[in-house]
Amino acid sequence: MDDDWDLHAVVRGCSAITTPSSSSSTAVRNTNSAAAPATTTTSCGQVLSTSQQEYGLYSFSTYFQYLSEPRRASFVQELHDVYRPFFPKSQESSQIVFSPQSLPISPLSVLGGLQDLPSEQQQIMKQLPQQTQLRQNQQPFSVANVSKPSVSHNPSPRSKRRKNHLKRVCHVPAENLTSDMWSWRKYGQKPIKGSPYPRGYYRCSTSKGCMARKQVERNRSDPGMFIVTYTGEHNHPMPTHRNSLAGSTRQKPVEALSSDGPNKSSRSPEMSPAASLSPATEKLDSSREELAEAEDEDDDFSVSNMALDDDFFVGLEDFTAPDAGDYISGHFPSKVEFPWLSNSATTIAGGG
DNA sequence: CGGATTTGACCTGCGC
DNA sequence: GCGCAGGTCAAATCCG
Repeated sequence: MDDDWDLHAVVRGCSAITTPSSSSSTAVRNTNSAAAPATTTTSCGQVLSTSQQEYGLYSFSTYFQYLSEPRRASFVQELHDVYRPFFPKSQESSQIVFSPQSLPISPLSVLGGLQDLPSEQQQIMKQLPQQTQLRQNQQPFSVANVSKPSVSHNPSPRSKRRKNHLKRVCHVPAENLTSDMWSWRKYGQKPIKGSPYPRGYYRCSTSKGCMARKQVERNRSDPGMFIVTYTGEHNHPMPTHRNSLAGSTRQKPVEALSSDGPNKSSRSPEMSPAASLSPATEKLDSSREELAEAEDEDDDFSVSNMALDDDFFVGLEDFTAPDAGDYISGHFPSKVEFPWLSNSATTIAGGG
């Protein structure tokens, strides 16, 4: 795994998707046309997708340096858009919130670096702390303030199958299927009507009670792309090491996916359970993401209403250690560890 | 031996 | 109500 995470790679990921999208690219969900010009709408999701997979840890100064680049301001909006499903309901309509309480770095501290930006970019960036101040009482990422909705999980998941389940669909190039910090266990495969490729069904194997599921299917119009559909949500932190629980996970090359469906004469799984994007990745990959269902519908499975048990929050605290205390108290460490990135960093650090 | 994968059967939602 | 298609289960099997 490439461990030379840097801004170049971020830009690299960005530039890669500024080119005309391939035929396989799905309609970009652009709900922020006003804040995000169409020319940059697709950029940030891909940027984060790439960086998240390759680089576990951001230097926050680097991160904001990136944000300070021309045309990057829309990133903030996009980031918010991506994470909106994970905000408490009351904040879904809000803009991205960078509050001193919610981020381990003051937005003000980066504005000094905006002097070289075009005035409009400075203006955009300077709006951040203003929005921040308006929402200082809203701490979307503050563990302490995240409300824990009443548990409404149906004990029998089959009872409401295919009904009002929030699905998150992302299109993933084959090469991106190889990094997933979650461990998945395949529990089924079905041929799909109209598609020459079967669909694999995976569930999270990290935690027994985890409701996270994903479906992986090759894009019929572009075999180089995979359609990964995530359903449910992890109720546990990301495993410390990839497939930590699945010590004997069989990882097969993605190319093993037969175009004529499952190979029944020999054991050749069409794809590795680990060979897919993590939901965390997918959350960031807004450029390829579509919400299969309107988030504001009466959805008993909406993420924002997900029951988050104590383990979940414990896990979050683990992710931010050892700076978690500073994180919460409003002090600003030199680095920020995104929960969805930290595991990758761990993997890198551990030589995983 | 424990965990992952395969795969046919079964169940359920949805459209007609 | 019926049939189809999708989603899940679970036994068998494989693999490290």
